[in-house]
Amino acid sequence: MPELPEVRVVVNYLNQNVKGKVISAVRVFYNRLLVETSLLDLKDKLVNQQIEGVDAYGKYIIFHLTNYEMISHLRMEGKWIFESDNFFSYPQDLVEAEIEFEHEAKVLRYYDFRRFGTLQLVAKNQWKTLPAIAKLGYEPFDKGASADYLFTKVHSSSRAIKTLLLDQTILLGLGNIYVNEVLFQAKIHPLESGKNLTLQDCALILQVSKDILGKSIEEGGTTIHSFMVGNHQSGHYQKYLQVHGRENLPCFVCGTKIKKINVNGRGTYYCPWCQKLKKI
DNA sequence: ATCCGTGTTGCAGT
DNA sequence: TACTGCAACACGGA
Repeated sequence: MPELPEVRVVVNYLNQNVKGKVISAVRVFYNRLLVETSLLDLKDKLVNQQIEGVDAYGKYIIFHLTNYEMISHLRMEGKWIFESDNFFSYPQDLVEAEIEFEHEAKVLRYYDFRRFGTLQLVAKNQWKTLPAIAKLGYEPFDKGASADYLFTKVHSSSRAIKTLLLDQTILLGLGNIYVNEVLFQAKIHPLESGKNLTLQDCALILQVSKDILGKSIEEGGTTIHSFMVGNHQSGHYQKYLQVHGRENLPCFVCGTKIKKINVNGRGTYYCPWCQKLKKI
């Protein structure tokens, strides 16, 4: 699921289902899920904690508890599901953690198809000091994400703009799918060197990013590898994808075949007619 | 069978 | 030192 819109959708789901509930038991079935957090600590500390609310920070999910923050990153395939104790939305052996609440028959389960996701418990109000989080850049919706800010970060680099936009220390929340979409809509070639971008290009990238991410949040995110019938978290933005996953299909704007290349190990889709390298 | 992938990190090379 | 590329993590699907 997880780029910024998908994480927002999960956070809304968590707030609707478990906000205000008090944890009564915790079980972990895959210890590598935990980062800098011992299993004993997790169990000891989580019991009797109330979930005061859940927030998103880029692709991170922040559970605000009475005395702690619990930081969840879904990576590629992680899923939080609130479901009946005896009903499993996904294969039971994919459950990595399970949280029970007082006066509540349903349980909150963390499933992970690829076991890449992480969970970390941090003392209250300390989570922004975690090194991995402290270094992150601005979300496109943040006031700090101005054209000047992006231009400063980008114009001194010779890296491909595709790579720069995936770098979460510059902008926060864009992943591979949405970067492909943003660059198509901004008509910028994914391999364009950061130093060739103008201030106007940066302003356009930010505007398009907000448009695309906002629309996707409205649509419930993008669901690509959804194999689950009745998955209540599936989104609809995949209907709006212009280039991602459309290799050799005609561009919706000009009809040219969409090209797929590899940029730093990530599948990269673009229209060779609409997105030309600058002649500099 | 081999390659690919919604993400991030840590290591190695320049 | 700073920047960059890439393997690694794990596992199902094409």
